[in-house]
Amino acid sequence: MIGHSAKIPLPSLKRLPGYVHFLRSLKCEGVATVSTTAIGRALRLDPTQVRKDLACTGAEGRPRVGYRVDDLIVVLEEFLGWRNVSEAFLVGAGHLGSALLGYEGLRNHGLDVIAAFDSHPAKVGQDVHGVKVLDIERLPGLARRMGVHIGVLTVPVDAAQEVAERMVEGGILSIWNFAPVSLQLPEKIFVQNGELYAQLAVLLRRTEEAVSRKTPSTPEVA
Amino acid sequence: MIGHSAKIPLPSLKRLPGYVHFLRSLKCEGVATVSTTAIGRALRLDPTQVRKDLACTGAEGRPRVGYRVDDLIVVLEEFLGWRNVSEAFLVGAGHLGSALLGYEGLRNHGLDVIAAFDSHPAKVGQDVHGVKVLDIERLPGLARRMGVHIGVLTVPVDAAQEVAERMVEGGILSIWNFAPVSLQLPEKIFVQNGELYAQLAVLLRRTEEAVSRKTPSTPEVA
DNA sequence: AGAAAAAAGAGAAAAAAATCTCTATTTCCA
DNA sequence: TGGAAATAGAGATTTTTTTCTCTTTTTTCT
Repeated sequence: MIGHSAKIPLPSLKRLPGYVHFLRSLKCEGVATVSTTAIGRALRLDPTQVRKDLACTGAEGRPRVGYRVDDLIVVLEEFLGWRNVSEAFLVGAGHLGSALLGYEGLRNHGLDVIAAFDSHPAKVGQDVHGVKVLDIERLPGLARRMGVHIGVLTVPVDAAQEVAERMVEGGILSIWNFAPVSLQLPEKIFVQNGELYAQLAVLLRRTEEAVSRKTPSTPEVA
Repeated sequence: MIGHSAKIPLPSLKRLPGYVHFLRSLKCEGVATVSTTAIGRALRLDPTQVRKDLACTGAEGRPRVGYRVDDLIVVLEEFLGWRNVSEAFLVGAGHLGSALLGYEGLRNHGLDVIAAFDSHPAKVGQDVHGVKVLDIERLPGLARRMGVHIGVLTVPVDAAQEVAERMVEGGILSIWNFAPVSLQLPEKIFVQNGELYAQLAVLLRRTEEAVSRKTPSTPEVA
């Protein structure tokens, strides 16, 4: 169950994990309270924006003091659904897939990958970072029987659409898709794309801008 | 050099890679022209929005016909800087780092990781997917000497800040940061966060919404 | 050839998000 | 005890992004 079922703007929701990370580090340092001014400085965000984001989660602060770090962490983790993790299946035990399986982080962030699947016979039966790799054929049945609603998709592009359909067949409701394709699935299925390439695009552009600032070579010939 | 140095909205820029992926698949099927209506249908976007995005890149279409697939791919790849890849260094040859190194995709998306670095003696000297792993100490010098401006950061949280500073020391201008911390660096350095957890947050929330739609159990007791 | 359909492109409108302004509260300090 | 400073929180404004509307162009069909 996810807390405070109210409507939150998508950009706000995306910023929340960053707040939790920062707050956890504060807690480690023994800091008791924090202001949105301080959070904003650390995360390079406008304090008002931070305040608005926090307000969406139901958190409350006190003037002149700020928010209690401990309480705020709890409220945010509750809101994000990190306090009772959701079970997920992962398909594609390749490089990226294994990396995600080995990523302890996920479990602290609300996601528990309880089984992996692959079509490659050599991989089936293996144990990747403590998670059993099963034959992809078994996915629909197991997903339905175990009530798993989340699928992580780390297969090559060519296989992505087909695997996604198997997931849907098994009652999966949301897919975290790391393949660079737009999956064609029923309207009701939520697909979160990995956006690796979107991020890379932004990175390259910004870099290019920075480089050409340093080297103003092209003098804009008219 | 990146094409059409004009200003493009960030959301538009992020959508461009998706267009290229779709266009490439069309090209494989031998499709010669495509309309924004068709692109929108495939990627679940408003056709007008697709048109606006494409306009930013300088692409031109023809009424009643659409855009020439071949030309559009070239224009977009040019705009994204995918035609002459940028060199990058990666630090942290752990699970995620190796996964990225093994990811052929990056080179087709404008990024060429030419060397990896790690502080762990056991990893230094190894060869991960064809990329040599060097001692982190050598990064600043090599970056400066080779004119590398992009750094990919896949180290554990605790090391992230320190490694990022070494990168900056070596003249790195942009960092792709996969550690869940907000790096404190000079203003001019661009940091693109991996946003894994931001995506996960959205995924979990949407899933929760979908599940509670199916099971309207909590009748909102007043 | 002329009418109809499909789509680009430009501009306007609407929606969403970020930022700014102001007020009220709380704490610290003199 | 009173004033000053810092900050939450609410509301207004601005900016950005998305969506809608209309016009023009091109192609196809009769």
